[in-house]
Amino acid sequence: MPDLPALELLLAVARLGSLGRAAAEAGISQPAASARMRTLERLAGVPLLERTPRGSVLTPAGVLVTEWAGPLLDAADELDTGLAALREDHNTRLRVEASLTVAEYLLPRWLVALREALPGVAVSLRVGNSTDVAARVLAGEADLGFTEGVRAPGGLDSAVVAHDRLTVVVAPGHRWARRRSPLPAAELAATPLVQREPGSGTREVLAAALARHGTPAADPLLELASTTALKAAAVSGAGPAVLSSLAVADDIASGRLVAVEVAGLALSRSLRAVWPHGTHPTGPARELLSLTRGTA
Amino acid sequence: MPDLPALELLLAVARLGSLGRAAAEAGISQPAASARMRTLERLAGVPLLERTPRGSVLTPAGVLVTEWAGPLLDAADELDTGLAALREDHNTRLRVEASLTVAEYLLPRWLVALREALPGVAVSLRVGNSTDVAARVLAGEADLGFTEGVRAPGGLDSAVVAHDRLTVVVAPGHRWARRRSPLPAAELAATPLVQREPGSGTREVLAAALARHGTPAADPLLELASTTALKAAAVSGAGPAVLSSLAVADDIASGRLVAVEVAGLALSRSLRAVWPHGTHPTGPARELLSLTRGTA
DNA sequence: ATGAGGTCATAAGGCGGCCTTATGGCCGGT
DNA sequence: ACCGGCCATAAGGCCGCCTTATGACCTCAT
Repeated sequence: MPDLPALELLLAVARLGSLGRAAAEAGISQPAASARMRTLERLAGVPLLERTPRGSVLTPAGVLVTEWAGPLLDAADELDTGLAALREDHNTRLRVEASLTVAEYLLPRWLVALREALPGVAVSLRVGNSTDVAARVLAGEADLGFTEGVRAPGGLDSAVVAHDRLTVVVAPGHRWARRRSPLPAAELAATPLVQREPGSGTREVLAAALARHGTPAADPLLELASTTALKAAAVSGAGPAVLSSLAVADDIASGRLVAVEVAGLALSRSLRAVWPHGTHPTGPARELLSLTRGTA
Repeated sequence: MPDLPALELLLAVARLGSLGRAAAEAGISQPAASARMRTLERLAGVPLLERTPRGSVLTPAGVLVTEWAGPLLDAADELDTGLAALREDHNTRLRVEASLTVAEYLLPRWLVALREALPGVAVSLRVGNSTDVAARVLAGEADLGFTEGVRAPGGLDSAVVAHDRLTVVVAPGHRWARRRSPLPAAELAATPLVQREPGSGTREVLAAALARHGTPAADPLLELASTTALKAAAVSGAGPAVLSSLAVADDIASGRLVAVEVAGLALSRSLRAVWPHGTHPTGPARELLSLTRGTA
């Protein structure tokens, strides 16, 4: 298993052109950096660096590992920032409360950006469903909230920060992937799906939308507890799954999954930032809100 | 910085419902698992598990961390598989040689899938430009090649496995993001861009396409050595960048970057699997090829 | 030619972390 | 009331990684 600090060091070497400078930046000694790179190269089996008396440059294999490591470290950074926000739950400066979809897909990047813009602010993060969020913002227990739903909660001012749409996805080999016309809602309802556990938000939204078509939904094909598991099952051809468009965007782009159009089904909802009615977010809350603005 | 094995263990606890069983699956003792979870919780500052005498279940914060960790561990798995393939460069069973774009964005997932389908096969991976790849496949030094370009290399049979298109991206705040009509190629050529270093494949393709419009390209605004750095610069508003569509798909989906249409510029190329003319890939090569099929 | 400055590798020693085994407390079911 | 599963704590040992010190090598300038 690759080791995150070693990968970070590799990127630093690529950027700075020398093992010693990378070591200094990482706050470790030059021999330690040398040893880390050696273990990483032992893991890869091929040299990743070309050492010269004037510095070190990446080999082609090193470039490849670098490119693979970039997204990995980004994800780690987002997780780390998220953990820090959870940690700040009590002694806080900016208290954010968000519904799960926003917390899962959008907030990590915003928090990373916020930390860059305002390094000093301690951000706390709580997770709750949309009514919880609204209640806590109203009660002044959170400075800024993020909710999901078709309409804004009452008593709050809000701004739409993103749109989310439940998307039906199948593996590329599935027959729905070759359809040229939208899938009738009735056929979707009659087909066993890979689903989240009962009580999950997306599952209930889907059930409600299908019920409006008067078609009783088939029993789930499989019930799984995490988005990752759901996607993996769909990719492996277990059957169609219904997921947030934010969760499957990259899988669709890379061709792992194919989105299936469904006729006449309203599966869209808005993700909103909310704050108490009549006020304007200020300070860090204002900054965070402005970071979300471009991404509508 | 979060610790990958600990995150994996957290997912195992979520899946198996008990610390002890997760420990057994990870091949460590139950107290070790307990300690790892405690460390992770100290990092998060809030409990991630609710311990009961009948097992452990995730708290809401635990669920959130789990969802954040999923993509991270997937990326780590892809990197790990890629490293293993680099390591097998000599004592090999399936020798793959790929151009950088394919190796970077598509191969990791295929290799993960291949390892699942055919756990025993030792896959080796080399990276080279498209003409290198063609030469080595012809020489019998690679069993399967992957190239990029507008047409297939001579002397080889090929199958298109994906399409790649150079895409102009800007930060959401950039004025090009609000255009409703395609950008004239001349305006793109006249605008300083965030670019890769000279000699990079995508940069040369772009230069050639712009030259065909008779417009001298402006000097780069900034020259960066990695895709990640390029994207980061574009996101932060440094200026427009031109990147592979595969590299920016998820950034576009999440709204971090906005794609800009360009009028009448041929920036598309095919990513192809190639093998010696007249033969059919067989064994593991056939399997890998079939894994790529759905993703055209 | 020669010395200065920079790069990286090797060697030896010390410290910390993590894992193991052993044990105890807690709760729910029988 | 007892048994079994689950988790926490405690003590001890081992491995790994880091640091400092040193040396070899190359390049450039004098």
